[in-house]
Amino acid sequence: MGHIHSPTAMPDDVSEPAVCAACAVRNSSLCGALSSEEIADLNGISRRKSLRPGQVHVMEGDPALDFANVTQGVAKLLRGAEDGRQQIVGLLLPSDFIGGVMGDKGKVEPCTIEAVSDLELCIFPRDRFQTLLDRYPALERKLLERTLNELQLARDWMVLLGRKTARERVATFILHVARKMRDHGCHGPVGFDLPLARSDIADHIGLTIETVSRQITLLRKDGIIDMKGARHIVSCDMDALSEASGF
Amino acid sequence: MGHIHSPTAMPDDVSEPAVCAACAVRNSSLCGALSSEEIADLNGISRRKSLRPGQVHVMEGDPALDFANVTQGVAKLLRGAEDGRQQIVGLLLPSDFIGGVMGDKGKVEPCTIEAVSDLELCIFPRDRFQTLLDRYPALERKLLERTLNELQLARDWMVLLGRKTARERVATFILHVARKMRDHGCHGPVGFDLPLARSDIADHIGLTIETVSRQITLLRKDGIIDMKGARHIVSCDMDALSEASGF
DNA sequence: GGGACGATTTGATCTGAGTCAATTTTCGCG
DNA sequence: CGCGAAAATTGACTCAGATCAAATCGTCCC
Repeated sequence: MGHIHSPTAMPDDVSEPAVCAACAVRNSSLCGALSSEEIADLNGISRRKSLRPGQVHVMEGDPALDFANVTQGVAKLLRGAEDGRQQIVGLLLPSDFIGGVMGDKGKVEPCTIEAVSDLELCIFPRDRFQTLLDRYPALERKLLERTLNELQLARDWMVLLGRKTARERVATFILHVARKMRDHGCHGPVGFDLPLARSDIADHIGLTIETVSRQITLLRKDGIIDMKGARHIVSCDMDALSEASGF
Repeated sequence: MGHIHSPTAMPDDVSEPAVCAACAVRNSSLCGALSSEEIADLNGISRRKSLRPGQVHVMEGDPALDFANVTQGVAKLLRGAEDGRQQIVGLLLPSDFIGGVMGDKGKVEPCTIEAVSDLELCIFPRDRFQTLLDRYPALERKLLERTLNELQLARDWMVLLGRKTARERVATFILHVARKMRDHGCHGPVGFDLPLARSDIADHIGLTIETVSRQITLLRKDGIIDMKGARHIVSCDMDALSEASGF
């Protein structure tokens, strides 16, 4: 049924570009700001990129070449020193947007972005995307709202890193993940997996692997969380977690 | 020379509203995105607000009622717990913009904003300001750029709070202040004042008053900074500070 | 100038989290 | 199912920064 020149095999004619129409994050991502007609412009400049766990999408300090949407998988945003110390400053889940700098060419990426799981991105060249921001105010407004939201999250995390105890940090982290998973519909009736290994959790909440491990053990002993294996959370008492997370 | 009906005493007729024309941050603030004609709209909805040190402009959790520019003075953005622990998540200097939430009414302020020195604000009602954002894309673009910049700063601070030593934190703080003062032209040939007391510095960089004090003493002994009194920095070796600040 | 209160510095001691070093568990894979 | 490597846990000990407790400094006001 599809046209011979269709960019990808699609079930049928649709009122919006085939690729975007089939996109898992068509509505939950920034793209939700655009109508079916408008999104053709975006589709026209997008390309796909797949990464395996551990692969780096962009490196801190590299020239900033493009924006992107996460369509599948989990990535970490991190900043690091030469001596191995690193801080994970954000997690990227499906429908999250990547693009920390606006304006002229010559700007550089502020953070390294590394795939944690198999990762699928939908990439847009910087200059062309900025043109679209000019054309579609709703897109720019949504980007502003998301950026303000990120700022909010970053400041929450500053409180965690600056003032919380180890137990509070771990509880906060699990609470955040549990909520994100619920909101993204990523957890079945049998709970959900932690998206990060202990070493990444440690780098995210400003502790060491050992301390993270000890605190998780304590939360289990206290009956606040129930786990199967090291990564899978079977259930957690949200109220108790909230209580344990401080503030 | 001025007209009788001028809102404030102004030297002469000008092509833009008297109040904005006289504003110390007319060009360095968000308002710099607007032409002399356009800014009349902003001027029409603005009002002034003065606060003394320690007074609170908005409280974390209050309904978000307006946006504002800082025209004079220093304020701190903070989030806190009931038990007295608090984290300063940002500093506001002249020309900085206040407005952490977009969208519908009913949203609440994410942070408390408290004056550190005598503070002058130029305030805009939320809904009316948002209307102007719709009308002037350049204004919205500039707000987006500033917000991305804030996000960048917040993430830098996450690295500091999550991974830096006490010495590195204090050096980083002084370096930041020195740069801000330089950029804002706020320091004369005889150096500049630290905008915060020890207790606020401690709340900003996630340490205690005592540790901040000790580290400042050490930086002085190392000849990296030279001070007169507890608040005035006479000179500082920017390279050595940068070196000491890590990363 | 002097008194007084708050801010800062300094000192002594304590402690939560880090470090170093083994285990033990998990999990992919033949 | 069982092997092996990587990840996670656990234990013993250390240490950077917190806490508690005095001095000392600054500065505002009379």
